[in-house]
Amino acid sequence: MRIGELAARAGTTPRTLRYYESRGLLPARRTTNGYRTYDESDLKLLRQIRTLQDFGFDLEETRPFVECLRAGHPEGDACPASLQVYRRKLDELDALIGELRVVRAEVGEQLARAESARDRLAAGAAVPGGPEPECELGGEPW
Amino acid sequence: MRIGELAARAGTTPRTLRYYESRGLLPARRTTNGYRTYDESDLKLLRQIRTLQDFGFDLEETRPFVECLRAGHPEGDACPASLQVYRRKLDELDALIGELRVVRAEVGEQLARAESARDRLAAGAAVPGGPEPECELGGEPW
DNA sequence: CCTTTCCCTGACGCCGACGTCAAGGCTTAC
DNA sequence: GTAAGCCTTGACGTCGGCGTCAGGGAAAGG
Repeated sequence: MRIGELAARAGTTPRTLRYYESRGLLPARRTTNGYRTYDESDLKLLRQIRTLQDFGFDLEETRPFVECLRAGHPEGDACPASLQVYRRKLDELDALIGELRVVRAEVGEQLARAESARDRLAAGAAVPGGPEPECELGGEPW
Repeated sequence: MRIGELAARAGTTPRTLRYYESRGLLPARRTTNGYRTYDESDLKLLRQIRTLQDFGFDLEETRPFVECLRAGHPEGDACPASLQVYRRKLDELDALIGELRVVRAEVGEQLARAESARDRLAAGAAVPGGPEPECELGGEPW
């Protein structure tokens, strides 16, 4: 099959396949007129790449899986190098999720603090000295 | 103070401050010779920006906080627009963390599946027909 | 024959937040 | 005087994964 069909069957675009080829990830045979031509095994490789990409793996990280498939294994993760990538990714994910949870907690605290400060200010308003700094305050009651 | 000093006091670089200025976030006065000059209030604005950046806010999201401070509020999050940014960020963080947890679980499953497949293959090896597809298999015992 | 639709290569665009280099001016210290 | 160390603007580089356009061949259908 040609590039357009393969791309369609994998839910991607010809441009993407050419890009993968330029990275040495998905080389293509050529017909006499120079058109790229692919077979079912290429579709399998491509789907492996796409699945990992959807998981957030970057292209280089998919390489071991692709090479593993090309080496004849029925699964891209049958090789130790692929398992290593899995493990590294798990560590990265755990670290990232941990950081994001910390950030989430901190932002949540800031919001709570700012809201209670606003409420205290609103409660005691129209009492003290002069007018406050004028924001877009006084709009909708959030 | 001049740009180098302000940058140092905020733990960043002159280039960064010029960038913020180009984005209209941190305008600077000028001395007669054309040098940018800043005061303590600029340091406060800058620290507000940096804090939010550390939380993963992008520059545009820090703008309401900066404008709030410039409007005279003692805190950058004293204005409704800032609170809205907090809330949006919390939603984004929750969504992102949720997605990452799903991915983490799926990758974890893939790893477990691949490892058990490998173990089953290792256990029954040297028994069946021909040689297996040859990876870097046979290296260290992962 | 003509049009449409595919294909090719090459090259620039994009996004965000700057880093880095070039070429030059001001100030300060020795 | 001159070297060091600050400052100025302008412009290009970075990273990843493509999108998009330009300019031109090739195949398929009427």
